[in-house]
Amino acid sequence: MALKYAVLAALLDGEASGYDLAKRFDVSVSNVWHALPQQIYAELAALEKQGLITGQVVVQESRPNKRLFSLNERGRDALIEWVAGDSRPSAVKDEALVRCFAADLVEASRLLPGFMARREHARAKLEHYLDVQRGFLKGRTEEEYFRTARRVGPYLALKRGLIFEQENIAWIDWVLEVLEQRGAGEGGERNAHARPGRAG
Amino acid sequence: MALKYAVLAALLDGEASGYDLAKRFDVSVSNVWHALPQQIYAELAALEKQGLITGQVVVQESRPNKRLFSLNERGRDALIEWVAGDSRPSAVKDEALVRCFAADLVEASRLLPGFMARREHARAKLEHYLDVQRGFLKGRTEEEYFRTARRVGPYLALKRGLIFEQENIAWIDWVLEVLEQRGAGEGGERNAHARPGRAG
DNA sequence: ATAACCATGTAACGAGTTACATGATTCC
DNA sequence: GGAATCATGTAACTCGTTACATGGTTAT
Repeated sequence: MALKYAVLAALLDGEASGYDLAKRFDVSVSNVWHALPQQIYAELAALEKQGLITGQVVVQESRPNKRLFSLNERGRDALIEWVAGDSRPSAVKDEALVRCFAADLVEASRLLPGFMARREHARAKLEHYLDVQRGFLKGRTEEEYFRTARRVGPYLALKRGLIFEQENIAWIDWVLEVLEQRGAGEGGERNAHARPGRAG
Repeated sequence: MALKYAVLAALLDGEASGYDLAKRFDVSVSNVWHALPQQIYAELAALEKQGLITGQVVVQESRPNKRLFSLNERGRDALIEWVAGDSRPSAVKDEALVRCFAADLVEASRLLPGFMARREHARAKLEHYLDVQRGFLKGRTEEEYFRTARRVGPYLALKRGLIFEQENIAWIDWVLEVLEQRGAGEGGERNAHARPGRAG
């Protein structure tokens, strides 16, 4: 259900083709909802059939023709009605947590590569969000922005993703620190599950 | 794939029936990976066929018979190998973010019920995580716990969920604050999308 | 007596991912 | 000459959710 409204909401930023929306989902909407191009094309077709968006073919010469979709009155109403509804509770869904849960099975050194890669991913995503944030603020402070911007929803949503990635990085740093500390003071009945790595 | 290893990891806490694991997933593992009983029963069957867990029937009189599964050598090895691998990057996947993105379409007062419900959910989950945390620490400080506990992975993972819910609450509070502030100083070209609610 | 607990599944559906398919055009 | 961009999909598959099915036992 959420993809449907994510597409409608993305069209608040102006009419777009499926191709445009796929890119829009990777920048302004990325943090809010993720979707692959195939999903977007399929959803656009469904939304048009439901009469919530209106499409018109744009003939191009040196480019393949495209269909531009825009949110119509019915679509806007549907979105408005949905926006005030209840959201099902979210949860962290992260393989890394499962790996962390079982982390005591191996030496800290063996976990490092995977967790560092994860950290790097989070850092890159955070950087991207900060870029988008700068694009919103355009030099203004947050307070100034809230007073002058036409819409603030996208910014408020972005902030959640921003914090999420910051906390991911902080958590990974902390986990590695704790595991390495424990690895240093080896021996004793503690760490009962740990075994030497295959390489050693 | 992750469910498979979440089940194996859950069995690190000792042998269990599908029914036991379903409950274990709602407490110690809940934060790490979520799964419904049906998924767990199916996964246990698959894991047994793969020879990664060993099941034995326990005949009971005043209760239906059950099958207790335990992690065997091959299962432990498979888990160890997986733990050091790469995790695919996670992202917040939350309907509330989509709603927030489109929040400017309606008055703040109309968003309140949905967001407050979300906030209450997060608060309850946080409380639960804090209970689990107390169960781990048993009065010890974190540092003490890290020095004395046999395993720390489950605790480290729990902490991520804990922070996530704290940040959810803080974010919702902030969003409502901003939206209400803007709602108070109404008028002007700002808030161009806002419309009166149906009731008003 | 009614609800909650123990115990295990099947079946249908919906959402999300991966792989495949096509083909011109502009940038390096 | 090769890669990236524009532009739109289909098909197969995996994962997750919802609904359904069964039936005895203990706690309130």
